Amino acid sequence: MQSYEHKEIEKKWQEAWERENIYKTPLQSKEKKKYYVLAEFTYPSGNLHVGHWYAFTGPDIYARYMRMKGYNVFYPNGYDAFGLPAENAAIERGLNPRIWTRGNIETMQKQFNTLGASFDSSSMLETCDPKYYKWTQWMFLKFKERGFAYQANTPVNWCPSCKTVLANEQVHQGHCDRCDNIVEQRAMKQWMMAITKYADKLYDDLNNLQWPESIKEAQRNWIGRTYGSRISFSISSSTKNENNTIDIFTTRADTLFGVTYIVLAPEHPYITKLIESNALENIIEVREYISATQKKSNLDRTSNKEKTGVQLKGIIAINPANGGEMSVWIADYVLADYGTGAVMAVPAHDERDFEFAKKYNLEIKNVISYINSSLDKNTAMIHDGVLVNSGEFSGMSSNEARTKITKHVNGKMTKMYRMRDWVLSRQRYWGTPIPIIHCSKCGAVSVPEKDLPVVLPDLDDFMPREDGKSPLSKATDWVNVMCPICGEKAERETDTMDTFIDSSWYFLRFLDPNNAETFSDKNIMEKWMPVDFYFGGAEHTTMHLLYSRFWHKVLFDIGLVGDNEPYLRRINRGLILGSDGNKMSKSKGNVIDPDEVVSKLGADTVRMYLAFMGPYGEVGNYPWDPNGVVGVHRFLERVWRTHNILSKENIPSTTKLLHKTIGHVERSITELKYNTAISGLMIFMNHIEKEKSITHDVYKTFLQLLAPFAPHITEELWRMFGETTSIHLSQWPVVDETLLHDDEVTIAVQVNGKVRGQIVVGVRELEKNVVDKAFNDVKVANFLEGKKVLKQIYVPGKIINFVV
RNA sequence: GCCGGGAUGGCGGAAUUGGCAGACGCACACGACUCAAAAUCGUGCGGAGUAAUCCAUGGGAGUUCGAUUCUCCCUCCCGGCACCA
Repeated sequence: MQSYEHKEIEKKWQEAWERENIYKTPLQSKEKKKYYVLAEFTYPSGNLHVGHWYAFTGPDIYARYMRMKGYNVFYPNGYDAFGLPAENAAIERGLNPRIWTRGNIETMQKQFNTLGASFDSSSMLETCDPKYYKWTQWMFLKFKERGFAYQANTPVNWCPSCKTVLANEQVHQGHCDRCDNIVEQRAMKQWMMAITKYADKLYDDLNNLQWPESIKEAQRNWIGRTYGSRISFSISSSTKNENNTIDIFTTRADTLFGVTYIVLAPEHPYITKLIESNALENIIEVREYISATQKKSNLDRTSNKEKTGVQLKGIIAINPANGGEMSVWIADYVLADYGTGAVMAVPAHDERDFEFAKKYNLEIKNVISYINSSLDKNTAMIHDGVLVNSGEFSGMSSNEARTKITKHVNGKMTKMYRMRDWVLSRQRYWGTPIPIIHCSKCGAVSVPEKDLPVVLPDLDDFMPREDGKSPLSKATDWVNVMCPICGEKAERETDTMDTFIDSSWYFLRFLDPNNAETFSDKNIMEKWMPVDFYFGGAEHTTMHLLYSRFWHKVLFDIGLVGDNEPYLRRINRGLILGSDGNKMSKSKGNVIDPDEVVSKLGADTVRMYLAFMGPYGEVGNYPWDPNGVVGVHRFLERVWRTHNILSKENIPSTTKLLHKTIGHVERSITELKYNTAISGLMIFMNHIEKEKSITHDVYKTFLQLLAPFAPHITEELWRMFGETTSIHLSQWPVVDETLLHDDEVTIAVQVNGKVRGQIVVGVRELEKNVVDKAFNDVKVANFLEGKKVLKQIYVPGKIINFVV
């Protein structure tokens, strides 16, 4: 018979599957239980690389397995087509981003076809398609109606290289997530999403999700919920008759008696008021400090931990606990946008306050004593203990005192979040236009629903600008419109949306990508949501994964979707590294081109190899081993050759191993241990080669087990046996439990916990007989000679241990 | 600093969750086939030792008849957060 011609076989079946439409999901069908497998959709960056193969074969194996298990599986694919990198790449090449993106999608679509993935191709969508972003805009307006989308003048992250603002999530250690440049702070009026309103829901509902603990924990860290107290300090001026209060947030209300000064962030709004009312004696000094702070980037501000500050001379604060008078300062170690932008300083029990107090010679008052002497002397100061010098609260534990003291000074127990609202405006061309018209009379007016979508105009010059204005502002024909309310001259909003908004709801549109009446059919969503299994990359943990949960929760509260969480199970895959163990990069010259390997060894081989490298669900990073791929290819060739040794006669040991293998492969797939599933298949194959015989039925069952991993070769062989429907639509084999039963079992014999021999015994053999047999084993006998057995432990089917 | 996850042969990784550590694959060595090479097949392959045997799952203690698995301490690596009050 002919040899394994992967090229021919793969092309043939890819075309046939498409023609026969075998992966089209009957979304309306009620016969089978639904299962929605989602892989993060693709950014059309140019070419499919190994990472794409890895990202899509993992979920594909799962989808194929679930389909064979009898589920109605939906596994869609599309393109996250708007965005900065595409725009940057287009600029570099002097192309319009639309053309650049179009070309990439076409190339990548062709490459996707070679992967042998079981996508439902009718679900295809692109976020840059007006048919899609019409609904992105529609949702934005719904969010705005309810106050979740709002405009605010706030300090924002500005990337001087990408020339746009960024959300906090898109800044890492002070650097732009896209281009790695240092991010500046600018005060700009921007559209924001009130994600902090959902902080508690986002935090608490994590408990209901089947997600790896590491992902949940990363989101909790990002949300950063802290419990504490909000306490008011009254402020008075020594010269003016000026009285006011400043609210602070603290987790350590128990240390209130130890507060010796108050610090405000330089941006605190009260300072402007003080300057205006001329209440300060050192206005010039204060102004200088504020402008010096403004010049610093956040990175400067946080990386230089040397404390600086200026006293607000002319005002004092009163400690509400004991009436003591204290100085008030501004210092840039206090952040304007966390808590209330003001802190009470307890230098005796806070390292930062301590440092500041030392530098400016401020009082340090100890109010906590530590019973736990095991604490390090240097860090003990910040721990809980027992109150001293705290009036009636002296002697109380920190924990108890926190609530009691807060109550005593009319404070409030409250919580704070590290997460900030999501800045969604982008001063870039290639994104969904924000559907707003600015009217000098009516303000920011929503574009009426009938006028949606606001189509992104074609521009010749879409270069980003230094001045913080969007390139769209140059499209004057497009910008100048009538106000939908008053009919006067007005201007369109020229910023576009963060692409993370586009991707916050795409999985809903997959279900109904061509609907012109609504963003997705309600009945279909009801049946298919939430997503059962979401596969993606770790980089989205505190970005897309958080944003889309927020988005979905709002849709749920508005009544547009029926679930408050979009994804039940989630997994972050690892990274495929170059052969040298480094991240693949052109500069290192260690990039593996999947197309090359596929043409040489075939898609089935590449898929199998990727699955075989290690467990899929853990963020393991696996180096690509060119020899390893060849090893997997060898295996497939052996599978192919096996059709030459078909026989009529069944070997009992083969049947038994087959059923063991069914169970093993099944368990491994559900646990995403594709590597052990494949090793099980290899073990079975090794057995067949040794026996040099296999029956049709056993071979076919084996092919079914292999089918999710190597869909083409298995289909070819399956049909060779006269099957007329696809192996991928066949029923997953059922384990015959009665065959798994062993009559005899090999158990280890231990002496003092060390293995000294092996014996074969009947499964239900009496302990007495097993002991006899063990004693008669020559090697064991050697170790028992002249010794007295004190105790014996017999675990049936596993082990017998003699303690001597 | 806080939180989460890790560490097993030359390499990727197995180990039914407390019961024979190193499955499966790669690499390597030897052998068969070949004029030769490749491919293929066979054998071996954690370390030491001729062997019996001993030592080995990052290091140290502990629990246990028995620990890669559980507990405590330490080292290192990866990831998240971080002047967040």
